[in-house]
Amino acid sequence: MDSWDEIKTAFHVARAGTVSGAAETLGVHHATVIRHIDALEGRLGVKLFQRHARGYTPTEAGTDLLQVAETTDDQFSQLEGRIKGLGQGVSGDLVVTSLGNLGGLLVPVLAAYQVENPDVRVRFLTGDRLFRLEYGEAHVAIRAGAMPEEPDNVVQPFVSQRMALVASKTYIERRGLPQGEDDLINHDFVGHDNDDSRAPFNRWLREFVPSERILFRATDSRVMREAILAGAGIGFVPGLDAEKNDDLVEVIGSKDSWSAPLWLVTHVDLHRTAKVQSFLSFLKSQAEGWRP
Amino acid sequence: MDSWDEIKTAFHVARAGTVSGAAETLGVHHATVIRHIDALEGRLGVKLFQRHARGYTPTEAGTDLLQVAETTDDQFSQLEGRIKGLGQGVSGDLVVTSLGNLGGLLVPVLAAYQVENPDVRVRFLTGDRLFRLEYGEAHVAIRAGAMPEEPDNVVQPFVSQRMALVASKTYIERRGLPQGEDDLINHDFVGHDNDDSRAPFNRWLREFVPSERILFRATDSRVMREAILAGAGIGFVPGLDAEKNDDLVEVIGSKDSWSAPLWLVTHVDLHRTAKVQSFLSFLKSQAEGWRP
DNA sequence: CAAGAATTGTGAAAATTTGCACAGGTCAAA
DNA sequence: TTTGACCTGTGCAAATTTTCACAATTCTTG
Repeated sequence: MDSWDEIKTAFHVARAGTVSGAAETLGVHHATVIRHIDALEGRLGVKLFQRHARGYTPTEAGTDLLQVAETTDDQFSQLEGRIKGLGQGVSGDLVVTSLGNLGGLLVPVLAAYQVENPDVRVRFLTGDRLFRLEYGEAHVAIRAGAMPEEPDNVVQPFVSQRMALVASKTYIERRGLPQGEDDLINHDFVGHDNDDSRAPFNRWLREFVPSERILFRATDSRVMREAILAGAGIGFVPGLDAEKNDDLVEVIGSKDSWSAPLWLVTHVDLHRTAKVQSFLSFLKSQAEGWRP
Repeated sequence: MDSWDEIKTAFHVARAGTVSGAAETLGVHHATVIRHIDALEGRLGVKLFQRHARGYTPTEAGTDLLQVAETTDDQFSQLEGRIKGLGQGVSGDLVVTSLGNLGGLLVPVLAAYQVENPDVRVRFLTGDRLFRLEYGEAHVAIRAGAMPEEPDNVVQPFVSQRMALVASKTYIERRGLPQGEDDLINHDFVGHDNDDSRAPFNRWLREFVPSERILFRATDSRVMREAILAGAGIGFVPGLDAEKNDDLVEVIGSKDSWSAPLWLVTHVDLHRTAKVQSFLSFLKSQAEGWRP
């Protein structure tokens, strides 16, 4: 059964009863239809139709083929409907991925989006490893830091996440509140273990604070946040975390240079789909209320 | 869903995971596969696969297509098996047609054939009108008289049916047995109503017997046979009928020139099929015992 | 009975599809 | 790091397919 198109042709011939009729509904020349049938019969070694001047009447094999092809035609048109609907409507899975520390920011938005679009199932994938868009692991990724420049990905700027330099109340009770920027070098810090981190606030930290004063180091931002809450030292948390958590006190005012830009990244193949577009626009509209 | 071949290509890509792999199993160049996918996606307006350097990963639409095409592929290969089996094996309907008067000759053969091939259902169509092979109404026709010369039909000689000139015993009691050929003109005859009949025994009858002496005329041979049995006159019946029926007496010996040749006719499209061939050879083997 | 409409069938030209060669990329292992 | 294997993607030539034009036949209809 090499050529499905020939089966399709035979199907239309069996339904129409004539080569000419099938050719018309198929939108091809009748000679094409004849040759398709001849080729199919030749390959099968069985006559599918009985030829006469009034048209083609299917043999037993022909009627058998007719029935099979009929259901196939049905299934294909249903498939087409589903696929086209899939492209336009918003349903199925929506897979969003980001680094774990952005969860607090995104989860409320994702939940709200799911409520507005009950047909979608939201899957929010966070983890140490970067989920890769090019393998179809996610529809949308929210990335932080330098603008991603992978090919095949369409990148657009999102919000800038304000970073706050905070300490817990227990730390402040123990060590006191720093008196201005210059006093910072006398304090203990919680920071990223990787000295190469290119996040702007990490660079600032490396510049203003001696490496020896970063006494608690971690690679996971949530771990760092827990360490700060536990009073291990002063460190950076996202602005929203600082505002929500009464136990965290901003030791000095936020600087614009700390803020890490966030990026919305989608794979070029999926970027134009209605589902992705709908989510992106929802995300942006929600984000407008974030800048205080 | 214009092109079923493109769906087939997409199906193999989804299963193989790579364009190259699909191209190899399909036996085409990988460029062809790429273009098929591009065309299909373009027509659907939806991405079926996510392209990356390691291959093609199906999207939601792609996996949907994969499932549908998988069942289609199954059904087509099953169909292929059925059709090829149909061509080789002997099953299904075997439709045989002839004029009604040959029924007595053929029915025992057909019954024996059915017993030998339990998978076939024998349909013996007789009637006034000629069932036509070119419309697929029958697989095999047994024709009498002049060699049929319709195009697209393959004709082969069968047996020659001996014709007997008979009268019933009641007729002989009433009118006596004719004394040789010359005495025939003094008797009554049962004959065909159509003076143009080209059957050899009818021509002989027209030649030796004045038209006025054919007192009972009919168009159906079975009617004529009944008339002869009822004593209406002398007439022709098939040789086997004369032998089997004790009430019929041959008034003069059979002449070879009376015998009507029988022809086996099949449509050229069906002639080579195993079913038709099997029936034809069976028919011929049975017929060898017919010539006494 | 004859004319007309509809059908199948076939050789040659046109158009489309396919194959080829090569470029460019990614990944894994040496 | 470099090499090799394997993948996708694209311009161009070759091959196949489709179309066109016409012939031949059959059935219908006036």
